[in-house]
Amino acid sequence: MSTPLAQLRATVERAAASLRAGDGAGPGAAPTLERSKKAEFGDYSTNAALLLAPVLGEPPRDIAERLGAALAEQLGAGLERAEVAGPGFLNLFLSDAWYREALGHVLEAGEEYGGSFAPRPERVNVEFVSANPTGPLTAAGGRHAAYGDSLARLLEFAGHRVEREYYVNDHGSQVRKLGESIRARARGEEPPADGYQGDYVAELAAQIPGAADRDPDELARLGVEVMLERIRATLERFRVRFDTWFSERRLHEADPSPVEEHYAELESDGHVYRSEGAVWLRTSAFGDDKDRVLRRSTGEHTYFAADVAYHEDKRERGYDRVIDVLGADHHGYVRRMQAAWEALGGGPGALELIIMQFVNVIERGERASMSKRRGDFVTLDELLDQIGVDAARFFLLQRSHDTTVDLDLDLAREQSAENPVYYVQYAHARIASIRAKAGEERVAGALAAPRDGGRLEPAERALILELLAFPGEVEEAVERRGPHRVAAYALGLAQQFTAFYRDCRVVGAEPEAVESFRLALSVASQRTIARGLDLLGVEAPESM
RNA sequence: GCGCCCGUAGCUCAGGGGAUAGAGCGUCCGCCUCCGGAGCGGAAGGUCGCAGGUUCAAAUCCUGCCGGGCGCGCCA
Repeated sequence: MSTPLAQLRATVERAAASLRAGDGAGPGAAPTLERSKKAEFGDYSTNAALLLAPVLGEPPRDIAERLGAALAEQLGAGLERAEVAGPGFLNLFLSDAWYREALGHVLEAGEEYGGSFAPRPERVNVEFVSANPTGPLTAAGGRHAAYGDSLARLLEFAGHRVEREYYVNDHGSQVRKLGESIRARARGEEPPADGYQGDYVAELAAQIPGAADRDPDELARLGVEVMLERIRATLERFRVRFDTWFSERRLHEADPSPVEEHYAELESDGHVYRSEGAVWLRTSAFGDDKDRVLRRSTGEHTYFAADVAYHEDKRERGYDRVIDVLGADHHGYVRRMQAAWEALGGGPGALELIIMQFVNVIERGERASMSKRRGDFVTLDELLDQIGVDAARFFLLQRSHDTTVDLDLDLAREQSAENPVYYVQYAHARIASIRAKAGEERVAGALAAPRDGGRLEPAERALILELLAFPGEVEEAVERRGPHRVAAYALGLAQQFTAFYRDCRVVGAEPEAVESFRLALSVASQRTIARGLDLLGVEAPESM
């Protein structure tokens, strides 16, 4: 569905193209159409003339002048006037009629406003969190959970089919260490030096009958089971639900195991060779710095071998796109995984690895260690106990995934009441209250009423402009894999609504057409706020 | 040494070729006859790490430095 802004953009591009008919040059850069920063610069401005100047060999301001005339013709009553400014910008002043019609488009789109824009819907797998089940989820895990889930929501809203997946590292030395640590605790001993020191290990030991005399591998399995259940419960509480929990162990079971099977396949393709007693994958043929070992000379598979098999499994499942959300400590892994993916025959662009930067938890002015082994970390559950799901999700999603964030627990506690999320929710609840006051009959009437009438107030125009920006913001958020843009947008929209509420009486405004218009505008705002919050996994309450 | 991310207001961070660089929190000064004060208005606060370069135009792109985080295993 074409949005009002998309239509305006298309009109500008058409007008620009009409100025250069037959010059034979390529299309060149698309002109910008952005909201003007100042009222005196109009509603939107475009740099089209600046871009055309070198092509046409004329002064940009002259071109802007002609562009303005062309636009006046195409937009008719929608355009109040166009002004040439600065080096050759064209500032567009749109009429109230244009605004009213634009709001009409927003309302027509209804709940789905801003969505379903993907030109080609894809089947997408998003793998995230995937924290080792050797301890509870930490605050950092929370960031991954919030990010991955919100990204999935965005992709779904765009029109894709998304599966959320958690890769369970329930195999290997870390898991074994958990087993050993449990047994040590059960026997009243200290865990091994490189084992897990956290209090939860002792709890596990107490929970498992006869732990002192059990085999570490068995204890590991039981411990992982309990931890996974806890992780699942925490994620559930955080409103994150996975479609698939993929067990690494599965890749090592049976004979031949999936791991072995897959590199037998790779070997027949010539991507695998033996050297120094080890089995190597020729990742260097696909852009990696060096080849990587799949099976050590000791006969054991590397972690990487399991990951290759895991990705082969994903590839066989036939997704159009596979996204892995990884921690910053795995960025060295990106290239080799991409290389392996291509060796497996995956499309070069189909695997996407997103690196999340760290969360530093600050407590009492000091950076808290987040070492899972030492058991010295802040759990996601603790964070949720202290600030709640909405505040935590909003806080963690406000920052771009590629910037390290400092989470000051004391500040978070203090500011949980000042968290911007409540401001946004408050605006939503306030609109619910306005609707209740007006009565749903009048609201329904307002949505059906023709949107004409007198001059629009500046706050009304500003709010409509904000609403019109939503589809572009969402699209940008999807393209850049940046849910934080949605958080920023939601806050801005709530602010614009609040300014409108301050300046414009809604219920009881005279004449009736004005009330009706403002009710409709309020409904559009409420829906858009609700959608923004939903994309972040945050609730949109009717009252608070 | 090499690679990735970051350096923007007191703090936490947006902005990633366009005009006078923004938000939240904090600070200061005002505002409750009015649809929800979890609010509103105003103010102070910036050499966008530094230096070059590209461009009509650079916080944004390129190069080099400085500072911080994280990687660079036949570990996971």
